Amino acid sequence: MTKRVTLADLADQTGLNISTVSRALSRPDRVSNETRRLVEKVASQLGYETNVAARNLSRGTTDTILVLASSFSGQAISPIFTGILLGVCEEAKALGLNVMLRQYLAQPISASDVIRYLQAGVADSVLLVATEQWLPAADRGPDQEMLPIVSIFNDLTTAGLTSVMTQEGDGYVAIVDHLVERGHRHFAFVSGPAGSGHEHTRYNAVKNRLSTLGLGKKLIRLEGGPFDMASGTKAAQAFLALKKRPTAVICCSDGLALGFMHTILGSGLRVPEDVAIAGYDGMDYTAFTSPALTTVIQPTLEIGRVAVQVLADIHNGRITTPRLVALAPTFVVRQST
Amino acid sequence: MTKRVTLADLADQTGLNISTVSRALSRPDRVSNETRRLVEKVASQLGYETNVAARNLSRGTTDTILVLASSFSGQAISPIFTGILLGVCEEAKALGLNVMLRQYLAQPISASDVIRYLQAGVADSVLLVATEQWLPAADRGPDQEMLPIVSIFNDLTTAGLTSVMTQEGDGYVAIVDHLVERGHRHFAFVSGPAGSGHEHTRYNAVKNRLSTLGLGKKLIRLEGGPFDMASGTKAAQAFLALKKRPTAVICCSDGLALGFMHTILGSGLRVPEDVAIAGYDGMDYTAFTSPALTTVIQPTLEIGRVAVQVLADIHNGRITTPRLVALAPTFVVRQST
DNA sequence: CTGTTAGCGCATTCAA
DNA sequence: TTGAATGCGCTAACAG
Repeated sequence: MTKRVTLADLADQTGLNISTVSRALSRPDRVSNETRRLVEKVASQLGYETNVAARNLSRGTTDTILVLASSFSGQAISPIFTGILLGVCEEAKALGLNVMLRQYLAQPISASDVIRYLQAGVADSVLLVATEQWLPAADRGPDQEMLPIVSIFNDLTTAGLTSVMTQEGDGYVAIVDHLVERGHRHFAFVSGPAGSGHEHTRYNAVKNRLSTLGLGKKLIRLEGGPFDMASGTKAAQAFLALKKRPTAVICCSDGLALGFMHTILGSGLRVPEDVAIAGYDGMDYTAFTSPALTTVIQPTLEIGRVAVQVLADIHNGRITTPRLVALAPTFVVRQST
Repeated sequence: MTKRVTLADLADQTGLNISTVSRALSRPDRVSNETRRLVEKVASQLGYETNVAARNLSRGTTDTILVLASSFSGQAISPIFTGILLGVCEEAKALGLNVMLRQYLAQPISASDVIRYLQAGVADSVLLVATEQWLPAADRGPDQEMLPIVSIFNDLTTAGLTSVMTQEGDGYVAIVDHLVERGHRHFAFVSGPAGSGHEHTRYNAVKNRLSTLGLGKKLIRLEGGPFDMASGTKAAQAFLALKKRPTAVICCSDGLALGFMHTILGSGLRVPEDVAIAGYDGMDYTAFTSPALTTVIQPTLEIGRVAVQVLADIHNGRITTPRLVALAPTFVVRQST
């Protein structure tokens, strides 16, 4: 890497002052056309690249977003994570921002951790992905200054964080309506991890919709556990042991649905003839299982993009108060129902 | 975020000099126990966090790894990417390094791009994930200084880059042997994207193994395309149109295998009775499809970890010449064969 | 529109 | 072991 080319070198070469060169590069409009062109020419000639550490130190900002992924290893979020991350990266690139990634496995993330990062100048803003637990900073008084932090996938508005996620209720309402229309009257809900906010929201959506339709008592709940496939098989075994089995099974995730269906099919039952199964998330594979899974597609890419936009809005003061941004999911009917 | 606490503040509070405070924090052993303890106490009291921009500028390093993901959106690498990224993050955390992420969709990455990042001080080293094309810097003479760049998943040693990947041949040899042992004598290989290095390597591994077993002429090739499921269905249609169909199908990825199997099952053929199908990659879902897919599991997490270790080794001069690090995959037999 | 002057916060010489 | 001084490379006031 030969040696480092600095503004001073460009100043020497062009005969201009360092500050002029700096301006020509960062604020081309505040400089004469002539010097701008000269500087640009010499800069590319010498292969000048502005040193980010120096820029950051001088400006006091970093132009980077820190992504804190909670259960990024757990099967829970992992498959969805890719889409979100892609959206985040794309939007960040569009806005000229960097993306820094850090994982927090199974540990709760506390506000003070995040504030520490912010303070250290690691990043200007933080994206919390799939963070169930958020411990607000105890020592922060009511100084209403809003932190540049956005939660993805979990509604943390009550903790003062703007959140971006899918309108989950809508998806489950669509599933219920579809199954009822297909003639189903007995339902099972395969639950996600106990205590999960998603779990809670989703189960309630199903429950409430069924109640509205006068079928509130026709729903049982099967314990799944984590959002993964193995938990789905466990729930399926419980299902098979039932004396009177529901005809329609609504799962808290595609992973659960796949594991569930695998076991059901293995037992000799037919899907959807004997049991209709619906998933949730919209994983790629759902369209290619046999039978293909009915599911609800989450707009992961869009969620990632929007989260970054929201962060930018907070950063430049266009958003000053916590809010919930909920995007619409897409319901797709396939062979499993 | 109240205001920024700096070394100067600690110096004031402790009555020590800034440089002493700095030393106490970064080189505790070069300072008396007394001052060390004093500084630590006051630092935590005031909530001091060292400013990374300043440290980076002063030291001339960044302690961060830049991850450049190539086709990270394409279905190709995406599912595997999660595992790798997790491994990278874990190891990076263990070594006290940051991870910065950037995507390069469908664009070839050139050495000069990477060198630019390095020069700008965005990162100290670079991890290329799934980079098929690598254009060496034309202007770099034979200055044998090795760049802190590692390629993951693609063997770029010929271009002078140390590479970390799976020993792909082994996996396909295992598949072939298994199928032959099961009595199969006619094979099809569902290919990945044309021109892909993986595609080439994998097909050859199959071809060569069959030749060794005297079955070299019993292999046909079905064009798949990208590593995704849709391409698998396309290949399956071609397969179904064949007059004389092979009894065993070896796919270039799990996605292809899933799409292929979906279509095959939909046509009324049975798996594995009529057609045996094997995938490659070890995606989670393969264990829960019906029938479950025989496949080869890539040690993605391990690959990520090792790549970071290798980067560290290059960085501190323990590795000075390009090499290929190939990890062993795991073959798993399931219902589809 | 351009040059001068000061820092940004820290690490690291060199003396003491 | 500690203190004083210098510089990392760039940006941003402030004059001119």
